[in-house]
Amino acid sequence: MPAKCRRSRTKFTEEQLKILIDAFNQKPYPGYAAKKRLALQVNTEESRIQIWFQNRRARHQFPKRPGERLDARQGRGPPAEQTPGRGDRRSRTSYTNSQLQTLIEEFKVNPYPGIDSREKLAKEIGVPESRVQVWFQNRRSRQNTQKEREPGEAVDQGQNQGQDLRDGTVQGTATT
DNA sequence: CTCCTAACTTAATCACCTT
DNA sequence: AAGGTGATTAAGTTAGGAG
Repeated sequence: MPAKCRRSRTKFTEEQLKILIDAFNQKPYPGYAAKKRLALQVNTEESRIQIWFQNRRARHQFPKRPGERLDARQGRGPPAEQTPGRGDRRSRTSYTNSQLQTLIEEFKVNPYPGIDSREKLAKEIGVPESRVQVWFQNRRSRQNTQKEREPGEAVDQGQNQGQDLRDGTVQGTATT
């Protein structure tokens, strides 16, 4: 096995879970600052907190209603306080040209980098691993929508895409 | 093996900036 | 206003580990 694909599964302790669940019950859509605070509290990364909340919202019912953003005709519930997205977000990461170039080069080689590749890349360009992951997500998604616009080209990818060989272990010829 | 759930995916959308 | 792109979301999938 060349490189790890997925990050190893996080095991939350009872105590951590207690804090997380409690926070979730109070606010299922925490803003960036709240997530960071929680991350500190339970001694884990903010990205793990984000994933945890995503999964929790998807699999458990919770009192607050996200779809209410379009509604809000009644003054019953606290409004923006729990609204998704619109609260405080992580400030936008701005990539330099050379950082972008590194990312794009890697994307050509392997659009589905595993955790090892992502961390390596992150370290190389000096950006958190979670930002690298998001960059790849956006890149893949937007590449797909652009293909639909101009489908008249042969695709190198073939139908056998990522899932199997996400991590190519393609080291060696790095930068010139 | 089955069940729960962390990790991951796409697609849509939000937010903010530049043109 | 339109375009680009990073950040966040919902919904669905993959996989690790406990029972």
